[in-house]
Amino acid sequence: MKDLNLDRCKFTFVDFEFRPQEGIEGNLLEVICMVAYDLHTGKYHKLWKDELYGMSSPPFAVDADTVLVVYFASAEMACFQALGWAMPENILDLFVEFRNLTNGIFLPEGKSLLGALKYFGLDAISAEHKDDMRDLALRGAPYSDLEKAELLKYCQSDVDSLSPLYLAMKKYLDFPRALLRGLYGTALARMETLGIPIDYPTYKGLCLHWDAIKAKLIAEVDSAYGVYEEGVFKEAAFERYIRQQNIRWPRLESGHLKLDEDTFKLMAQLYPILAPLRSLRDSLAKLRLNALQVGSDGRNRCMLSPYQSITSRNQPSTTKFVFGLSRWARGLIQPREGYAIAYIDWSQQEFGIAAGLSNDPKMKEAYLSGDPYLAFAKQAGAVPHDATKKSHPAERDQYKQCVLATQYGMGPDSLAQRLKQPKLRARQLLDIHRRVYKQFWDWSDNVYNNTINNNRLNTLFGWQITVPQDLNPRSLRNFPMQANAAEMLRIACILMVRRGIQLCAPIHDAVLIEATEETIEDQVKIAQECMEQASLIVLEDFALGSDAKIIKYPGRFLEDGAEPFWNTVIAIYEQVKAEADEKLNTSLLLDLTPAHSYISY
DNA sequence: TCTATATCACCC
DNA sequence: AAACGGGTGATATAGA
Repeated sequence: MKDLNLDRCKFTFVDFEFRPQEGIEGNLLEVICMVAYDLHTGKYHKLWKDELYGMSSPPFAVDADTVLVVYFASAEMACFQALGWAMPENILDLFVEFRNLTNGIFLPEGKSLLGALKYFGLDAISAEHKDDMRDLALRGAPYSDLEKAELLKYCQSDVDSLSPLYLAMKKYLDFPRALLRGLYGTALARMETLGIPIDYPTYKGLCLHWDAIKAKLIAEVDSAYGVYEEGVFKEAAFERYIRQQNIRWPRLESGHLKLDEDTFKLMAQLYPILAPLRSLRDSLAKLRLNALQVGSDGRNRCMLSPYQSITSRNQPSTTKFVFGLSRWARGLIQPREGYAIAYIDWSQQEFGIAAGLSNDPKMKEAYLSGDPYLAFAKQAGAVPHDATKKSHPAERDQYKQCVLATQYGMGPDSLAQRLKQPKLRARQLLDIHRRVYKQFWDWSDNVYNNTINNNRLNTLFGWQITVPQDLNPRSLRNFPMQANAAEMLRIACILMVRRGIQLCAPIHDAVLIEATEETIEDQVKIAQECMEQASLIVLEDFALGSDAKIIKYPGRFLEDGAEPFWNTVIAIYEQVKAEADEKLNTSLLLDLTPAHSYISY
């Protein structure tokens, strides 16, 4: 990629039609057809699935001098994967480049291929036809000759619109950084194909008995209140209840009752009779499993939605992706027999990035100490130099909260509330941060002023935002940390895939990997090397560390207080399942009796 | 009955 | 006007 000579480069445009096997979301992909156009020779390759599956490599060059041009690389690369083809060396993802070009700008036509074409005033097929064709692809075989011809024609129309789009975007493209963004598509395809191992029987059982489990939880508590109807908390019913009980409840400006967790917590302290209801609401809010996308082989696979946020983070659906669910649901993540998984995250990544980007010596020193929060307290002179996490927990926590608060631009009011300290103390802590990390703040002010002046902000690798009018200063100041963190994650993923790591998923500042029980420790070491290398690349020689949590079969992914609720759910599940099984047995016996008597007769 | 908006809960 | 960054999604209510 580094030696790419653009003048000598050949461009090939490619698009696949595909669907999940058997039409079940979460399953591996089944390729239906492909159209590729070689700009150099003017030649088309139009191939149907039976031909494609017989090929061990693409019918066009994917060497170092060829750039493959696509719209949404992870999809096409997942098709490469499904066909067992080696990944191309150079990928230009026009979706990503269009996102980058228009990041921060409102797009009335959206960011799909059609939207991008309309943005540049280019011809596009109708959205209706696109939907029809997508449905046809999703339906699966058998296809009539007419349908085959239609699908291929549609596939070609997408390819044919890629070259004018490329020409329209050419003057904005930033090589070779655009190719780095494109290359991430190959790592994504690996992850979307491998997926996350799930305890499938338990998952299926929980889904099957979900309503009963929920009902049991509600029934135990709501009999005293009567505020649930068909498993749903009703504001009107609750209003009746508090009137009966003569409870004055805080309201929103709209007149509605304030029903958030904080208000409930406060009111439950004032009126202890409400405590069980509060705890029920708390549990039920966390009780969401509905749409998790698990394939028939027990792997959680879904689109990882790269470059979706303004900082270029992945934003997969929070219901389809297991890491988007409540933490307790991670108990469903379980390596297969003989295997292990590891969750590896950068230590205090945003603090480290802030230190690296601003080059603040004190901040770097604090990061390198291994405990930035305690180091900050020491640098402020609040604790002695030999203080430890154990010797000064209260001080450490205050300085920790202060560090976290400044990363998001929190003000003294919110910090005071969080610390349960007077506003004066919060203001004092924030001032200390400004004083101790003066170079960071000078840098941050500088970034802010420059951005205001030229209306544009970008990472070292060229992810940029045209600053919208309504972007608040806190977002703007946080952008360099979060967007460079996203760059770092992408680079780390690319490096890991190159080194043969079985990469399951990205989680913003972390990855999940898989290996056999025997090799997991070695694989974790390699993955951590990749993560360190990625930090060195993004932060120009400032290394970030990482922490790894290894889970071997039959262990589950449960951490930080997630276990109690998992256990509660499983206990109720076992109970409900036992009752259901008993019912089933009884009815089976009833069914069998006449048949049995008939036979013996 | 459907859609838009507000509010809330969850993730890093 | 508010004052904690980036998100997705469920649900309830109001209004057509």
